[in-house]
Amino acid sequence: MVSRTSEITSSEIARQAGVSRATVSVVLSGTRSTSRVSDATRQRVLAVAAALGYAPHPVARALRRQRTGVLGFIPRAHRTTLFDHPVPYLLGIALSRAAAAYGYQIVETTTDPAKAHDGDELVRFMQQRRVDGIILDSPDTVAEVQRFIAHQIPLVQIIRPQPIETARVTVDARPGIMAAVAHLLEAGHRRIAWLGRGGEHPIDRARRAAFVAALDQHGLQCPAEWLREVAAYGVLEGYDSAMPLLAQPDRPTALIAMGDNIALGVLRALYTLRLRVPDEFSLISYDDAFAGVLYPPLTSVAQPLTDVGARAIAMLHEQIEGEPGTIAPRAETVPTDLIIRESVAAPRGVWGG
Amino acid sequence: MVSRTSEITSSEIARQAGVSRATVSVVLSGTRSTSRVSDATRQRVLAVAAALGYAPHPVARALRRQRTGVLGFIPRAHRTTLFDHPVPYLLGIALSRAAAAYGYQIVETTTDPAKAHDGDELVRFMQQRRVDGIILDSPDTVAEVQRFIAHQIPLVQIIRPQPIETARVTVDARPGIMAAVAHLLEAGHRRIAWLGRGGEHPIDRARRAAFVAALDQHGLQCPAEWLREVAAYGVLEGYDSAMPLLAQPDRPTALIAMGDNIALGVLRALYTLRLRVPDEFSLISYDDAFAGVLYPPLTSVAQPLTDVGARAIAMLHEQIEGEPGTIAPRAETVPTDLIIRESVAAPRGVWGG
DNA sequence: TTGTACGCGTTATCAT
DNA sequence: ATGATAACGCGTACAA
Repeated sequence: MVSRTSEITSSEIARQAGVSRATVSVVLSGTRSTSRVSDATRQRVLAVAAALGYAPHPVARALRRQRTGVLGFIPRAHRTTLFDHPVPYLLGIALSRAAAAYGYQIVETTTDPAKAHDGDELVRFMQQRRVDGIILDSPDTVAEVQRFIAHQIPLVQIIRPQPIETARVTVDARPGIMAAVAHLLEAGHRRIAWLGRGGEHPIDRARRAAFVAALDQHGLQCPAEWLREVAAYGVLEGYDSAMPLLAQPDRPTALIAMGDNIALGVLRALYTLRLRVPDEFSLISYDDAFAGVLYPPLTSVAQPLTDVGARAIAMLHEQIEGEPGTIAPRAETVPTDLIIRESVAAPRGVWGG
Repeated sequence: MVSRTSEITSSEIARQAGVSRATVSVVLSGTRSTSRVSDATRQRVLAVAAALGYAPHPVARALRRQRTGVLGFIPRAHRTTLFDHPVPYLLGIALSRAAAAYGYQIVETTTDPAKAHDGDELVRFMQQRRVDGIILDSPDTVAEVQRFIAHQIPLVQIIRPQPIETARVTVDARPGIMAAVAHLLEAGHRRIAWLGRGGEHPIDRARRAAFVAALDQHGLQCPAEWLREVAAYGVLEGYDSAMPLLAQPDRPTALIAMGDNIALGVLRALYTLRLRVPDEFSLISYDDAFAGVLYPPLTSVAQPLTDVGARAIAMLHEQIEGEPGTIAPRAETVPTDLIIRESVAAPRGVWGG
């Protein structure tokens, strides 16, 4: 295939400006800006470059610099449908935006996650693309993280990190969940259930603990069968776990679900049982990914994913730019917040419902 | 930053196999496979490369070949929230998958679409990244398409092309909409409304025409005020247009909405009016992007976006590989299909509701 | 059948 | 303050 665009190279700029390619490079790359090139030639080069619309060839630059400007993102779950995994989806957007601000691009793994978490498939994917750094969303195992560390690739874990010494950005569920419980209590609820993920992960445990602590703070307790744990975040999991809880007459009057997808499942259970929200039952979700677009719009604990993305990119940038070994892995935490919408009302029988 | 991975280059392979780099390149690039290298050396090179896990440096290869292996995707609307624009989102997934099969990568524009559709911003974005080809989703104007043509970049328009001579992949709404109407008629409906986008675009007009034709085929007509047109595909648009239609006593018993987001708006209007689906009103959507996850799960006309993506990539690949001028722009069309779920039932009063 | 030499466009080093 | 030169890793025309 012939050259399709009139390619403007640094040689061309050099020729027209009457200087060498080296000078053009120094002027336009901005390295050691002062005291290198005289102001006159600098202006001349700049003018010619602007006139011709010159932009350095990113491929040549990458080859020479041994740096591609590409960052790898490994989402916890692969994007398939719109509702299964809203958080990785929103993270992808946040990361792309933040990366663009630094001139980085994001490449996302496309391999099947179930398969990929075995072996070195992910490592190979990233190595072959010569990514400058990696954002690892909620890795399943320590071994997976260690593979990347072994290969010395700058790395940051986000959301649900493994307990291993790397840069990380996590979310503090506590303030949001505290506010959610307070909000329900204010509305008059005393019978509040919790539905989230089981397992041993500290992040999951912290979410549950925050709920229990919030109740405790107000002198309340939650019966064990109202602390419901599912194996994974998902619509079906929410439905299946909520159904038996809500079908009995002695049910709670409100529930906090640890994910929009779980909440959607609960919502379906409520519809099936003909329990209207919020008139007959109050519901709060976690994530605030698509809570606002459901019916009714769900009050939700928002995770500031834009922040997570921005901080992750900033940390990665530090590692990439800095001398290796210089940068101590930092751990940052961003807070959650309660977004109040229309899924909470006074429980039946309290204000005379 | 020091070299992070033990880089294995073709020189290294050559050294260990006792041949020149050229031979390694010929063997591994697979060009002119036979009659160039003896079987013995070929095997030797292959063995060494496999043993060392060699993979050619994609950046160096791109620089040499003047081809990056990157394809640009310009979605009709930028991804922001999960529900606004499900189709571009799903297209992105389909394209990435299809591209991976050819060894291409997809880079998606991140610029604000409102801004970008002016000027040469999109062209510059693509030129700077040296993309090998472009997938243009439903361009707003002919001028936008012509800019790319002027720059001789291989191009394929998808979904809602401008009437200009380029490769294209479109969707035929007719079979799906025909089936949808037939499905409603079978259930006993005779009072069926349509809600879709107005404007002059042939694709939008074809959708409406398909609906009218389907009714006509069964000797039915739709009053003008039941053919409702909105300015854009969106949740709010659907709600605002459906509300006055459904609030009156003399309303239709069923409606076909030309987008899941529009249908979601209609669904909200129905909830507001306390009209239950499908008991009191039947609803069919178009897109089948998130219809299945709503409550109730919506019967929907599915667009085979995976197909669209695969064909678009195949066409682009042809253009990129072939001699320029050799490839006549092809136009392909993929059919729609009706996915039956739980949002259609017999109208009230027909079977004694 | 195989090796040599050059160039893709850029940047870093070393002279001047 | 500036320019010549080399090198990043690969593919290919040409020579052997």
